[in-house]
Amino acid sequence: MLDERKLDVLRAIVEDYVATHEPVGSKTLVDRHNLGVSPATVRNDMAALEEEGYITQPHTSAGRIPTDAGYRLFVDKLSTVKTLSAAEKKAITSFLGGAVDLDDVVRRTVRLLAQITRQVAIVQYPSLNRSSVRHIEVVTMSPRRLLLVLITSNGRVEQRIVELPKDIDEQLVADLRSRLNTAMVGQRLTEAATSLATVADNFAPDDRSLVAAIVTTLLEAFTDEMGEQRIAVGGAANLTRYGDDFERNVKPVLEALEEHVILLKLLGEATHPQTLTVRIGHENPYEELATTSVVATGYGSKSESLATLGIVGPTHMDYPSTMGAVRAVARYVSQILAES
Amino acid sequence: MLDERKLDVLRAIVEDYVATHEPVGSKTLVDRHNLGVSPATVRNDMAALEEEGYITQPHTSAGRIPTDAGYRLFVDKLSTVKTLSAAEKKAITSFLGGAVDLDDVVRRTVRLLAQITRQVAIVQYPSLNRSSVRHIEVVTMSPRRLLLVLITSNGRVEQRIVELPKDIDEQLVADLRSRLNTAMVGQRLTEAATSLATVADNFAPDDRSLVAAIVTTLLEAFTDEMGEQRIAVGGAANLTRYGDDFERNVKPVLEALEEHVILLKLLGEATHPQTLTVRIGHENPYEELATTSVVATGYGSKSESLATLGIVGPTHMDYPSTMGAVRAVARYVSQILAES
DNA sequence: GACTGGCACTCTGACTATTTGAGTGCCAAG
DNA sequence: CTTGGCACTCAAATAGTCAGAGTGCCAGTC
Repeated sequence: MLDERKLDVLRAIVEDYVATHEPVGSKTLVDRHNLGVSPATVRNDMAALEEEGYITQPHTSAGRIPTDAGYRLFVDKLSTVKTLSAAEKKAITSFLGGAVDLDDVVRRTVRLLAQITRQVAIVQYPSLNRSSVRHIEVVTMSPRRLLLVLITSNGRVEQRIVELPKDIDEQLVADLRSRLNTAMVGQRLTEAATSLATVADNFAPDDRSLVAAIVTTLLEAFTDEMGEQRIAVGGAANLTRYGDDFERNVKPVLEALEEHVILLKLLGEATHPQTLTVRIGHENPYEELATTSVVATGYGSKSESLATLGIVGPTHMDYPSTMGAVRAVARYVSQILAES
Repeated sequence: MLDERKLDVLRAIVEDYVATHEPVGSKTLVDRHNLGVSPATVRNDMAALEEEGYITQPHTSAGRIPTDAGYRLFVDKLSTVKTLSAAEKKAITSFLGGAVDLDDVVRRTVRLLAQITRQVAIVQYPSLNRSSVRHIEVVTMSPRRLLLVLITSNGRVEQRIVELPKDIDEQLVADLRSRLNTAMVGQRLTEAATSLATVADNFAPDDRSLVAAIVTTLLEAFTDEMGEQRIAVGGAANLTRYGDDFERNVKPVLEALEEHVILLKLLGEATHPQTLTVRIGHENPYEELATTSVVATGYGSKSESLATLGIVGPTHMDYPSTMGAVRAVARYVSQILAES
């Protein structure tokens, strides 16, 4: 049905269209790629490819452009992910290596990704479900006010102020601090909630009301910390290269970038760092983003991924290079994170 | 030179142009605003206004559009800042009131500002130069590794890990913790640096090397915290309403939004919350943003401002409404911040 | 002296051919 | 199966025309 040469033709069409952004005709195709056959032959193949739904004509008697299905086939079968040059790799490590903390890593990653793919970059902050309690601090601000600070293993800090129903003495605060820490440090956030309950039970009945208030707030901090899915976005200026149909191509993307919930859905589930998810045009869950593709992958550590990063760009992007860049960046970020 | 009526004409031109985005001619002007004179008269006035440089013609025999100078005069003399409706005010307070912490306040503010002005909103995080140390925590992670946590009065947290040259015992850690806190809590960040030095001097010579390492890192955290000028941006999707000259109007703004240093310069020095800074077109420091205006103001507390917030939009924006919105949001944010 | 109606003039933008050329599909021959 | 040839199609570019909004200026009026 689709012999080798037809696939070659499809590959050539995709590559050409990606490069020029103009419908590609049989003649130009033979000129640019040396296919070793005549335009007429290519035309026949094109007709077949169109029949199968891989390419389409914007209007009768113009060249062909790939359909989403065409890109899909190209990505799955016809292309190999491009590896970066040594210089690029070096640039990545040195750039990411300069980061001072988690936030900085994420910020740099977004920037980097946007720069090398020349697309809009999205990086989800590492999820904390897998992270554990590093330290809990209780600070007395006044007899009726405490500051709780929760520090997690991957360097995030959550803080809360508790208003107490009655005065608390320093003795109890110290006691609480040490008990909380011995009970919780090292625990996963997900498990920590349950151990929290047992801590409360070991206090004198008089102190229960105070401890309860504190525990409640701390619990809140835990769940907030786990639930929050922060996202960083960058490279919006690259949208200007989308082409001219502003209203249709650029606007929806800009709007999506404001809605982090949407972005999370777009990125999808975090996959293994080696596995790239590519969502082409209508394949992604938003109607308005039908002219947009997403290339994403998980990152975090060798074996399991903590979060997702990726880029958003026009369907007619250069998939091999983009995929290579996304994969490379994900790897290096994982590496940096593993080290710290 | 410019009598009352000429100014009326200028005002009418600005208002009309802002509403329609189309050059406005003498006839349309008298039709829409009841100026009580004939088109011919208006034409004479227009000629005078053009002579003075307040309006200009895109090409011979088209209507007039205001120049930057025209907008300037309009903003300074011809318009009054619009106050928000009661409903809007209420919406603002309730929206901002729902914030749980400083970051959330900022995020909400950006969103809100973008929404009501329908422009790109920029909010600088409150500067910490005026903030003070609330608490310093020292946590032992291993005998050679400490975690330092600096908590400031306005709720920011800075943390650092210190690798020690030799093992440290729990005794010293506790000692250090209490001394650091007694010495520093309540101090301004700016002053804290000096008191830090004196703390170090009071330790036994044996411990000096350890303490020195810690103090150095802490100092770093201080300066980082003070120096860092974070910024939040939102409402980029509103750029789609800029008009059609994409390359010239939208692209430079998108690019500027990525460069926080540029944004800081654009926002300018934080002014008193009551005082609005308006920078029109070429008045702002970037050549590429010559078709762009900035409306900004300080916020933070009644008397002094901690940081700046504002919006960026096309020169032909609705200044009275925008200025009103910016001022109102700044006030309410200040209020919220003062309460917490 | 300031305002107005009238008039000739200008220029853009919209509209309508007209043309050009890249590209197609199909067919008959190699 | 491939290819050259040919008639056909349609978008985009070019050119020409026209209407209308707007201007500047002048002479007359209040």
